[in-house]
Amino acid sequence: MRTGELAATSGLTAKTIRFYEQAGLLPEPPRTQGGYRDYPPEAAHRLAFIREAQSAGLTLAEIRSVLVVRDSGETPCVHVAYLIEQHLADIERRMAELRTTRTVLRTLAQRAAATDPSTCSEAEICRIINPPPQVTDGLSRPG
Amino acid sequence: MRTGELAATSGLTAKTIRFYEQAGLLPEPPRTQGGYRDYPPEAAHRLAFIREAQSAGLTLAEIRSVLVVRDSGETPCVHVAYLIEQHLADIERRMAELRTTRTVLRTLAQRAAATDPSTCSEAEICRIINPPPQVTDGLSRPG
DNA sequence: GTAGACCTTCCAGTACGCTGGAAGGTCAAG
DNA sequence: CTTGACCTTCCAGCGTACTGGAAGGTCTAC
Repeated sequence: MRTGELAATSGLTAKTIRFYEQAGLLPEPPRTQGGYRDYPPEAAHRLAFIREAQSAGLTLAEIRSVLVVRDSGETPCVHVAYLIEQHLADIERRMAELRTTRTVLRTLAQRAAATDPSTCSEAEICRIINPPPQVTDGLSRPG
Repeated sequence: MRTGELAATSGLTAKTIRFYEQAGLLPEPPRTQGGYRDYPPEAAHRLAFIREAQSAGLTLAEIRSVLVVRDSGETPCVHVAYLIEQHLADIERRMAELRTTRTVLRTLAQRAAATDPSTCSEAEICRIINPPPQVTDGLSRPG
């Protein structure tokens, strides 16, 4: 099976397949007389595995590490379980970050809705994002 | 105020400040006789604005677009409000993606917990990530 | 005059997963 | 023989926000 055919069956591009080989995810296949890559059927399986792993959020480097273990003849279960836990933790972290940013943005959205552009001074850049220290009324602090 | 001093007051590095200038976020300051940058006090304000905007998740390109509007003498409110809405939508999108990936990973985690490595065949890469089509019992489908 | 802190410019690299393009070889059909 | 589809290699670039380092200039203190 040549590169283009494997690309068609796997839903990737020929470029990507060559890139995976160069990145150590796909072993070098034998070549035809003309120098064309000639993949065995298992290559499609391997690519399917890579896509599955990617959809689980694993990086190519991590996927490669799993494949290296597997290619050495060992079962990568323990390693895979570790990667899964790592990624779950990572996702929680990133979701927390996004929630924080969302809170910031919602504050800004409210401020935007309440802002009258004509009251902005030239010295400010944008009071929606970076409001002046105290613009309320001067009575809010006793003294 | 020289670059290092501005860096110290703003909490950035001198490198970053020069990078911002090159990226069009900070106007070119006047130079001393020796060729050193000599920032006016407003520069610190501008950097504070940039940091605020960054913490709201705006990219440097977006922040620059706001600054360009502001530097042209107009108020960037409408533009800023638009960016805020865009980013809120973007965050929702990304959180949805993360939730999807998390679901995938949780499935994998369960599978990992239920997997006995010794039952894996050599033909599989990792049945946690990419399980064989039907490994249950052969009775699950009638016929 | 010399050490050392600070500044300058310019170029390159980081991570990530590809993608584009140039220049050329292979193979089957007409 | 030529066309055209397909393949090969190699090099470069994308986007993001910096960061590192080299090679050299400036300024102050001793």
